[in-house]
Amino acid sequence: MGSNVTLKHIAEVLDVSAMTVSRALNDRDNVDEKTKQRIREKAKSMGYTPNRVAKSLVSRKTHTIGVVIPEITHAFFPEVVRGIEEVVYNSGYQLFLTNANEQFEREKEAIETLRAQRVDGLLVSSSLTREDYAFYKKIIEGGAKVVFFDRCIENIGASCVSVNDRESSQKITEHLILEHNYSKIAHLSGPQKVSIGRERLQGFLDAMNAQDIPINKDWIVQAGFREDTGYEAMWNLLQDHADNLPEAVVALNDPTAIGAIDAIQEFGLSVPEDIAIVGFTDDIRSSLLDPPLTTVHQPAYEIGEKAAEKLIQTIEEEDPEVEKIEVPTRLQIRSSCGCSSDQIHTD
Amino acid sequence: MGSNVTLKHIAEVLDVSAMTVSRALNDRDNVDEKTKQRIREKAKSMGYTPNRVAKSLVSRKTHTIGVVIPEITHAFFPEVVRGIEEVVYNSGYQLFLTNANEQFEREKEAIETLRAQRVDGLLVSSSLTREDYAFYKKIIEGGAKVVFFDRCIENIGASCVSVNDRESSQKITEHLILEHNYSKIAHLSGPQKVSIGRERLQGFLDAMNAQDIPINKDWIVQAGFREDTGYEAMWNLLQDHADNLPEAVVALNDPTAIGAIDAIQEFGLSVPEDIAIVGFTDDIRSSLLDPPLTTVHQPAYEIGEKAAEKLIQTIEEEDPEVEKIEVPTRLQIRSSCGCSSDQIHTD
DNA sequence: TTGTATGCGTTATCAC
DNA sequence: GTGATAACGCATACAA
Repeated sequence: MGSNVTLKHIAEVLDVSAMTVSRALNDRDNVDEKTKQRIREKAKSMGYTPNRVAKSLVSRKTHTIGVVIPEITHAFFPEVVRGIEEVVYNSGYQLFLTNANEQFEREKEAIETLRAQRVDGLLVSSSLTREDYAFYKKIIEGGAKVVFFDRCIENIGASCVSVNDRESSQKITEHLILEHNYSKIAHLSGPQKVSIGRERLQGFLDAMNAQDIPINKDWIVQAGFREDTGYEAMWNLLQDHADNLPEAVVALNDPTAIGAIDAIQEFGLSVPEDIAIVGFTDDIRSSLLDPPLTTVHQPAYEIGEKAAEKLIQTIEEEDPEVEKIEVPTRLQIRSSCGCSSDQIHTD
Repeated sequence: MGSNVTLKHIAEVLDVSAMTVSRALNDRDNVDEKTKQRIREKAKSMGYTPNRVAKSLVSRKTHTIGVVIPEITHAFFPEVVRGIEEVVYNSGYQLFLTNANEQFEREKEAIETLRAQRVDGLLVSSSLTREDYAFYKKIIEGGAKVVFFDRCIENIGASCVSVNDRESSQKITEHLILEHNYSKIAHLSGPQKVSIGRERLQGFLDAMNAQDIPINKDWIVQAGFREDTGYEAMWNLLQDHADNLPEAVVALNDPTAIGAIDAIQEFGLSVPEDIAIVGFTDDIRSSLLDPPLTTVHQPAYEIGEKAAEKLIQTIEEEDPEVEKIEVPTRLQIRSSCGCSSDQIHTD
C-alpha cells in the first residue's frame, strides 16, 4: 500500500541527491526554481506519496489523534465524532477512531495501540466502571496528551469537556416535581464509577432534597447505559414493587429510557398516564417515540468541537491549562413527562 | 506521546545489546531464559512501548486498516463499522475510521492520508457521484488493497460487498403492485453515478416492467441520500404534479423516505391512505415512525463483517480472488405500504 | 546465546 | 544551490 516510489528513486532518475528532492517537494527556498519544477513534475508522474511513517520517525509527530468512544451505535457518539472531525480536519490532523464497546479492557488495548502508533493526542470517553484510574494516571504523567469528553475522569491532570450533568439532571427532575406534582419518583441510574452515572444521580437527589421529597431507595436502580439494560432494570422494578410503584421515572440517558418505556408498556401500564418518564441525551429517536420523550438535549456536535479544540491546544501549546469545560444543555419538553403535546414545542 | 524509552535505553541499563533486548521482547527462542526475564521486567518497569512507527518502517506493514464511510450520522454505517471492528479486531488489526460527509473531495483526501500513513488496506463506501473512477483505478493498479462495501465501484479490480440491491428493490416494488394493487408508483431515486442509485432504480423498473405497469417519468425524481433531500424532492413532486399524484412511492433509502413522509403529511395528505411509501435500509428509527415504515432490511453488521474478512484475505493471501459478494436482505413489512398492523410481523 | 553492521524513508546538519 | 552523512527505533542477516 502507498506508492512505493521514494525520494531516492526520484533522485536517481533525475540524477540529483535525495536531499534535493526532499527539499524541492517540501518547497524549501534553497533550491533552484528550475530543478524544483523538474522534481515536482517527475514526482507527480511517478506517483510519489511521501511516506509518513518515515517522516514521523524523524519528526516524532504523526499528526494523528486517537479517539476512543464507548459505544458507536449510541447515536450521541457519532454526532460528537462529527464535531471532532470538523475541528481536527481543519487543523491538519487525522483521526484514529476506536470503539471500546463499553469494555474497559478493550479501551485499554485501543489506547496501547494508539500510543504505540504514536498518535499526538487522545480524546477519550471512558468505559471505565471501576475505580482504576491508575492506567490513565500513569500515561498522563508519562506525558500523554489526553482530553476526556462526556464521561470524564477528573483530578488526574487531564482536561475534560462535558455538559453540566448534575445541574441538568436536577432541572429535569424538578420539572417532574414542580410542573406535574409528582412525588413518587424513581431513578434509573448508571454505574457509579462512571462520572455521568454519579453526576446524574446527584442531580436527581439534589432536586428531591431541594423540594423536600422523600427518597425511596428501592426506586433507585442500576440500569446500565443501553436499551436492553434499561428494559431489564425497569421490568425488575415493576415486578419487585408492583404494590408500590413510582409515578415518574428519571432515566440516566435516552437509550435506557427507551428500554424502560417498552418495559412499562409491556407490563400493561401506559406512559405517561400510569408512569411518566424522562431521559437524558436527546437521541435521534426520541422525538419519534410513542409518547415522544421529554429529555435533556445534549449538544453532541459542540461537545466534539470543544474537546478537539482543547486537545489540539494541549498538543501544540507550551504550557496548556488543564480545564473543565462545560457545555450548556437545554430541556427538551415533549409528552412522556405528562405535558400535553399542544402546549409544547416540538422540533 | 508514547513512551520514549527505546530498546537502546533498556540495553544500556542492562548492559546488553539492543538486539538482545529486541529478541527478548519478541520472545525469540535464541535468548537465554534468564536474560529474557531480566529484560522483560526492566522493560515493564521502564514503561517501554514498542514504537510501531519504527517497526512499520522496517516491516512495511502497519497492521492498520483505513475505513472510509460517506455519512457517519446515517445509522446504517455505524452498524457496518461495528461488524468491521469485530473482525478486524480479532485479526490483530487496528482501524482508521474517516467520514467523507458525502464529499468526494474529502474522500480522496482521506484516502491520500490513509495511504501516506501506510495502512495495509482500505475499506470504502464511496461518496463518488461522477464517473471519475480514475482515482481508484490508479491506486488499485498501483497495488493498493481495497474492498468496497455498500456503494461499490465495479470492474476496476476490487472486491465488493453489498446487498442484492436490484433484486431487493424489485421485490419491495412488487409488494406494492401485487399485494396492494397500486399501479401509479413513483421512485425517489439516488444519484445515478452511485451504484446503489443505479441498482435500486433498475430494480424498480424491473418490477414495473415485469408486471406491465406503465412508467411515468415525471414520477422518477432525484432525491439524494438524506432526510432533507428526500423531503425536498417529495415536496417538489407534490407541488409539480398535484393534479396527478402517485398512489405509492418507492424511496431509495430510509432517510429519504422519512423526509418524504414529512413532506406528504405537511402537504396535508396521509400515509398510507393517500400515498403509500416504502424505504430501503431499515434504519433504527423506521419502526418508530408514524406510520411504521415498510422497508428492505439490510444486514449492516454482516456487511461489515464480510467486507473486513475479504479485505484481510486480500491483504494476507498471495493471489486473492476479486469477488462480488452479496448479502441477502429481507422485506420488513410494517404499515406505511398499506398493510394493516395486525396482519404483519413487527420487531 | 549474543553482538555488529546495515537498511527501512525521511530530514537536520554541516560541508562544499 | 547542492550533496554527504548521520539519525529516528527497530529488525534482518550475518558473524562470533
